[in-house]
Amino acid sequence: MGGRVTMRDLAAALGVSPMTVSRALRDDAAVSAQTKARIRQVADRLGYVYDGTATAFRTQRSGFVAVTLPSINNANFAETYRGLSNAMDGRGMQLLLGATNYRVEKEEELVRQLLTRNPEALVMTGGHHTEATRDLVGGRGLPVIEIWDLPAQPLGHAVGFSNADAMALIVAHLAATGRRKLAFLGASDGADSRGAERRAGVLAAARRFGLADMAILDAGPAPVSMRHGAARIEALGRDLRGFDALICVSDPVAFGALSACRRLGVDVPGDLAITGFGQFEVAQVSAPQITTVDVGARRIGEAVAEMLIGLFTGSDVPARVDVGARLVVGGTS
Amino acid sequence: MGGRVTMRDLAAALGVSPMTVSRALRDDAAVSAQTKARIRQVADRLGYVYDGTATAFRTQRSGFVAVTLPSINNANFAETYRGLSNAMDGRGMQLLLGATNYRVEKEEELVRQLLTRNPEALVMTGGHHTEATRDLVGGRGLPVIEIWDLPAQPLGHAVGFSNADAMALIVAHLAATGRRKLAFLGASDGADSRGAERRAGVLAAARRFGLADMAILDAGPAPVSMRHGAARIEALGRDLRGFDALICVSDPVAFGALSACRRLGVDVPGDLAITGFGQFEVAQVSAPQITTVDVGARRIGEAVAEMLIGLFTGSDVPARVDVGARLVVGGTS
DNA sequence: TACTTGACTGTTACCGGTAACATGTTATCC
DNA sequence: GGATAACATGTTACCGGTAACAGTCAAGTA
Repeated sequence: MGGRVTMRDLAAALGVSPMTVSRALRDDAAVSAQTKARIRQVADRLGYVYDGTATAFRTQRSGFVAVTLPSINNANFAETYRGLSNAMDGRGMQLLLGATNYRVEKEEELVRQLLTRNPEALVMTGGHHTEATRDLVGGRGLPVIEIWDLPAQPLGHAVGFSNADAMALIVAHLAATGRRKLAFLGASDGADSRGAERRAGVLAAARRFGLADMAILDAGPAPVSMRHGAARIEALGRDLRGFDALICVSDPVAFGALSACRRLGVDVPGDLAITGFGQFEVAQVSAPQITTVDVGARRIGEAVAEMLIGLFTGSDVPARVDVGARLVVGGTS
Repeated sequence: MGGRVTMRDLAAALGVSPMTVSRALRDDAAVSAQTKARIRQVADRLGYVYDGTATAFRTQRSGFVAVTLPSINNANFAETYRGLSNAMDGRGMQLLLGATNYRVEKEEELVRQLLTRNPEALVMTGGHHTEATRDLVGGRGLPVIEIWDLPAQPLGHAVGFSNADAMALIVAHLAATGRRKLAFLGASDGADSRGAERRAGVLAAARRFGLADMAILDAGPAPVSMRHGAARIEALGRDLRGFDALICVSDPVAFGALSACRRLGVDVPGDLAITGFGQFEVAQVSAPQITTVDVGARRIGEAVAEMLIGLFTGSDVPARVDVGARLVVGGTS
C-alpha cells in the first residue's frame, strides 16, 4: 500500500507541476501533446486512479443523480432505472439509488441521506411525500423530477402518466366485452400510492359505466405480488362470489390470480376475465397472455434522462411529460 | 440560493468555532449537552445538511460500498441487493450500484468508474473478470467480495455456491424419476458465466448418470428470460425431438418453456419434465409449480453484509462462504 | 529593436469538513 | 492553597484536486 497515487506523485516523477498533470489528464488543450503523452504513460504505469471525491469537493459538482424507487425488485421500476442509467452513464453521471419500500417515511430518511452526497438532480418515484421531504428538496435549487405519476402539485418536473386514466381504459374494455360484475384486487393500505390511484380510477370509471356495484379485494399490505394475488383468489373459492371480471393492480398480481384460477378450475376468460397492469414479461409469456396496460417503463427512464440532460445544459424542457398508457388485450379477457 | 449552509455559518450564528459545531453534530461527548442542543436547533432552523463529500474527502472514508450486478432487472440479483442494502444502510454505508449487462468489458469500465469514488469495499457478481479488472482491484488494500460463484482463484473473499453441484442435484432428481433423454436450455454464448457453469455442471452430472446423450438448446445471447425460453420451445414443435426432461438455466426460462408447452399441448410433467433455477417467485406461483433449486439469493446479500461488517471491524472472517443449494421439487417433474 | 501574441507551464488559494494538538476554566483533592 | 484532573472549546493544518491568475519564452509584427 503506502497510500494512493496522487497527481503530486505523478508530477514529482515527471518534474512538472501538479496543475499540468491535472490539465493533461483532463485533456486540456493548453498542454502540449508530447507532455500529455508522457503524463498519461506514467499515470498508467503507476496505476493512477483519479479521485472523484476530491474533484466533486473542489468543483462542487458531484456527478451524482439521486434516484428513489419503491423497490428494486420490481421489473417495471428496474426497467425505468435501466433506461435512465444507460442514458446517463455516457454523460459521466452516476446514479445513486435508494429504495423506499413503499413508505414515505423511509423516503424522507433516504432523501436526507442522498442529499448529503450533493446530487446534481433528484429523481423520485411517485408524487406523495412527507412535509419534511418537500421542505428538504424545496428551495435548494436542485432539479427534482417525480416519475410514475403526474402529481397535481409537482415539486418540480414530472414524467409519468395518469394511473386513473389508464384504469379507465381497462374498465371501458371490460364493459365493452360484456362484463357486469367487477372486482379490484390490490394492496390494502395506501402505502402504494400508485396502487391507491389505480383503485380510485377503477371505481370512478366503473361508476361512469354503470358498474358501480363492484368489490374491492384486499391482497394485504404493499407491496403485493404474485403470491398475494394467488392467495387471495384461492381464499375466495370456486364461485368467486359471482364476479365476472377481476382487475388487478399489477401483472404479477394478475398472474397469481390466473394461476389460482387454474388450480380452482375457474375458466379464464370464460367464467372470469382477468386484467393486470404494467406490461411485465410474465403477462406476455403466460398462457393465456394477460390483458394489461403498457406504460413504457423503459420510456419513462429515457424521458427522464432526456429531461435531465436538458436541465443540465440549460435548454428549456417541459415541466411535465405524459408518456401515456396503452391497453394491450390478451387472452384473459 | 446563495450557496449552501455550512458549519461555518452555524458557528458564526452562534458565536462558537466550526470545530464545536462539527463535534456537536456528530454527538461527540466532549461538547456540553446545552451547546449541542443550541447547535442542533440552529442547524434545523437554517436547514443545514451536512456535506458527505467533504467528510469523505477529509477522512478518506467514503461510506460507499460498490456493487456490480449483471442486471438489476433480475429478481434474484435484486434480492441479493436488498439483503445487502438492508443490512448496510443501518451502518451508515451506502451502496453504489452498477450493472455489467453480463459483459466483463463493461464490468471493467464500471469498476474503473466505481473506484474513483473510493469505495471502502467492492462486491462483484461472478468470478470472471478481465485482466485489467483484476489488476485494478488487486494490491490496493480494498476488500473485494465475489458473489454468486465460488471461483477457484478468488480475488479476495467469496460468498456463493457451486453452480455445478446445484445442477447435479437436478440431474440426480431427474435420473431417479426415470427421465432418460435430457436437454439443457440456456444462453448461447459464455457471457453469462454462471449459466455456462450450470451447463457444464449438467453435462458432467449427466455423464455420471449414464445420460450423456443429451442436447444443448440455444435460447440466444445472454441474458435469456421468459420469452426466450418460450420461443425456443415453440420453435421445436410438438414432438420436442424426443426429450423427456428439459433443464433450464433459470426459472424465468423454465416458465417460458412451460407456457410454450401449454400452447403446444405438451403434457408437463407427463410428456416432459421441466426444471428451473433460482427459486424465483414465478416458480412457486405457476401452476404447476416449477421444480427448481433454491440458493437463497437474499441470504447471499445478508452473508455479504455480515462479512463486510466483519472486515470493517477487523474481526476475522472466513475467506469463503458457501450458502449451499437446495432442490425444491414442484409439479413439473 | 521594442512590442505584441500565442503556446505552454507554474503559483496560490480554496472547496467543507475534521484529526491532532493546544488552551482555558472549573471542580477535586490532599 | 496549590497541584492535578476533568471538562469544554479553540487553532492549525490538511485531505486531492482545480479555478483563477501569473508568468515564461519563442515567434511574429510594427
